[in-house]
Amino acid sequence: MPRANEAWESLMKAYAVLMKQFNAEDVWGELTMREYDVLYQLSKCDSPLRMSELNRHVLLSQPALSRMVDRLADRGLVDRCPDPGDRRGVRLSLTPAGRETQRAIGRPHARSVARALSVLTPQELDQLAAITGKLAGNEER
Amino acid sequence: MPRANEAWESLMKAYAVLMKQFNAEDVWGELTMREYDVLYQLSKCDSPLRMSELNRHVLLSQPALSRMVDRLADRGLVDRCPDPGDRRGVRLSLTPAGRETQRAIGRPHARSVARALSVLTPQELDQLAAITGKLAGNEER
DNA sequence: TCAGATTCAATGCGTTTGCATCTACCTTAA
DNA sequence: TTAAGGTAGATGCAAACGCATTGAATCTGA
Repeated sequence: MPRANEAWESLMKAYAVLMKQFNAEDVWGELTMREYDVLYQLSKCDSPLRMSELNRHVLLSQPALSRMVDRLADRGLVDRCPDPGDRRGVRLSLTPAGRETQRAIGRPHARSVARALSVLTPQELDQLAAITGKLAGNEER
Repeated sequence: MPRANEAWESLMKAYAVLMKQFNAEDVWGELTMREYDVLYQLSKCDSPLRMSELNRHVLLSQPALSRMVDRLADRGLVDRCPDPGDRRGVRLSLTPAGRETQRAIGRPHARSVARALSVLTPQELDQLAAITGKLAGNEER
């Protein structure tokens, strides 16, 4: 059990250090990192995403995400249309401009990520992906 | 290089999932998770900590941290006294009440962490700690 | 079939955040 | 000694956040 807490603390520290490092990089242009994250999550799904689904992948409260999508839609980066199957819901997708913006920022950012993780061996990268994947899979209790 | 990006994405997802899980737990009382993090960082150092040092460990901008410490000091949880060696600086430490609060919240939270990470084997915990430790160590570029 | 419970997303509101800037102090070197 | 440059932390201000709540649509069981 102390091992678990050490591991979690170490993960948190790595997250903080790398996030600060990435945030300081001059690649974000007109977006914040959080906004980029939303665009990135949308870029991964070809079929439109539900608000609640997107919210599961983003570290924001539901109202904050709702308003952020609002702003991104106003800026023409995200398309928000009503879900025909569930009229409470909303279907989110990137506009062409949104996709373009995501790619333009994603390219240099991906390089930064690769550079930051280049201290790890390929085996370590695989282990890290496997272990964190296992952690994220265990969503419920 | 695609491996590095997969690993980072997986780490981010694990972080997001677990943070949401922890945040939803009913253990935080009068504190937010970010405030708890500040108290926790202070609880680890017996000698008073400098603002800038603390800022390195917390995912907050310098002004945001400055004001958070302000509020925590107003609430009697943190002691902020001028550094005799450098009169620009500040020495931060927990008050007895702050230490008590940190412990009261830290205990159940540590149990949650252990529970969430219980899907991993002891070897995986060690690997995770080692790998993330390596990542956090590489602070510059 | 329809009342109650649940889910999805939006909105009101007070608090917190980040950016830019400021003041105060330290350091260096001429 | 002192002027120039750098660092530590605080503050003004607009933007963004979280909590609580709402309105609307769906689901559920009697």
